[in-house]
Amino acid sequence: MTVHIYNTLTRKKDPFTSIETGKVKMYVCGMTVYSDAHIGHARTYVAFDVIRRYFEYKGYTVFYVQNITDVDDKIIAAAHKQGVDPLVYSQRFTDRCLTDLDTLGVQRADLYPKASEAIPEMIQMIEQIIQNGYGYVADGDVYFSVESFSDYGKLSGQNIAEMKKGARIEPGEQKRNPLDFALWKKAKPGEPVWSSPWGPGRPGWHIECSAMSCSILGPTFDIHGGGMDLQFPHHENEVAQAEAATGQQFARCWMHIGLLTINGEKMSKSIGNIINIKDLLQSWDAEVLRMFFAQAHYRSPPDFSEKALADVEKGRERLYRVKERLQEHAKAISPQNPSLAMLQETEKKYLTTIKEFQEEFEAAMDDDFNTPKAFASLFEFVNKSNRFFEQHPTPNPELCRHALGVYLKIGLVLTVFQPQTHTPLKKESEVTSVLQELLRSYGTIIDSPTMDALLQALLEARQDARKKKDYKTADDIRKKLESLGFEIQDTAHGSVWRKK
RNA sequence: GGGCGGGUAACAAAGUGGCUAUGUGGCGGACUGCAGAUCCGCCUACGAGGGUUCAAAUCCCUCCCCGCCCUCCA
Repeated sequence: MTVHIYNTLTRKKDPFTSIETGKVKMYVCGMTVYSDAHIGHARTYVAFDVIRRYFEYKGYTVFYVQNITDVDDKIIAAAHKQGVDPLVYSQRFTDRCLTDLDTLGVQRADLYPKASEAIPEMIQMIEQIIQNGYGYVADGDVYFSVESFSDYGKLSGQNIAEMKKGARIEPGEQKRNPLDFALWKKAKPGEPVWSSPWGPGRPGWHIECSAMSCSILGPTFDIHGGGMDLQFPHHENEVAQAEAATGQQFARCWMHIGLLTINGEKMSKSIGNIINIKDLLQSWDAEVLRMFFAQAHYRSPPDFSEKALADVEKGRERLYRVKERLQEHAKAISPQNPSLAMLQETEKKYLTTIKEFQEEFEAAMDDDFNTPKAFASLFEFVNKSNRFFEQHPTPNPELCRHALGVYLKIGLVLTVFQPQTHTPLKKESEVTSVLQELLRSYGTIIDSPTMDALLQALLEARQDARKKKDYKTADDIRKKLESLGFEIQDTAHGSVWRKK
């Protein structure tokens, strides 16, 4: 099946065909680097990460470009406040912001072009725009003439006449039309400056994306995306600039990510409810956050709350339990039944379940990356697997290896089952020493105190207590282990522990 | 005012003409020393009112709410 994507340009789900067979070229508007990355950024980049992963799952080679805006009013203002050179300041935050996303476990884009390093490309594009009759110079500034570009408004569904009503010209600007926007801004004292055919100055905000995407991906490429808030004016202006300059269609498909709210409110500086990724990862696992975002449909605005994260975290537990059970069974050696060809009836049914799971997942994702539905198929597989284990306590290992393979592959597309990207709250050595202390209090000392060995010994101590019907002690050990983050389960085959 | 999206069970969130979505939570049962996990069963769903249809949460009409963008924003 082909992927269908809701295209902002056409306002419907279009079947996706890439320009170059087997290759997806996508450009996503990146961060303006003047403070740490926040969970709004996380929402958008996790969404595109999943989209990218699914394309790769489908066998595409994805070339993912995400720009860094390092020349901008806010950066300049923030840098001046601290008495730092704006470009030095933005360099510092470029690293910090990308590291924040790394910590979250978002896969890196292939390229992070910076505005400050693409000035020649921008100047060239502006010249082309002027030459084609869509831009004009006014006293060192260069503006894009909105009225001369007949397609203006096609992305955001706006029309110029309506927009003109509310628009204002800022004092000092020499626009012919209030909707015209700056391609190049005349130099002001204290701001980063580059020389240009129109005198010293710096680029306007919108031109960097048009220039960098066209120079890296070509005048026409597959997908351009960003947060919903960028649809107008940023993306509208990008289309106008690029198409005015090249005369060719710009991005073929536009994708916009629904903006995050926090406890029902818009996240903004004025409300003061901005949450940084760094801060949240102090108390929440990166995977829980990723899953929270991945579970929301990319075009809907998810509402962030501690309760929502807690719900996700519990659901994740069930995902992991099945993963662990499959791993256990996959490990088993069974010389009698080594191949899939010798399955029993219930096992054959489970084989069908695996196949259906995969088909449902793909159908969901092919339909405009419907991740809520994809997660539903994942959880359905969890339920069916549990039911299968119930009926079939010692399943064919080969079958389980197959199931595990599919399960992990799909999970990974949804950003689950990814190796931990940041240090867990309690370091293992700390936990080990606490366990050792605990074991000693029950009168046992072991030679090689690894965490596993200590836990095993504690479980044995607990087992002894249970045999003697000393449930007080048994419950005590369990409680203490639970407070250290271990879950203890008494099963028919004895007690087992797992990390929560 | 212009543009766009939405109102689904206790909460979150898919679906969009007939078939249990899913997750969390709650209740009851099985299992268990207890707990946990797991399984089984249950928990007044589709904003309101009309209409089309054998059949509507899903299509049409009217109405009522809510959010976002139009200024920098992922």
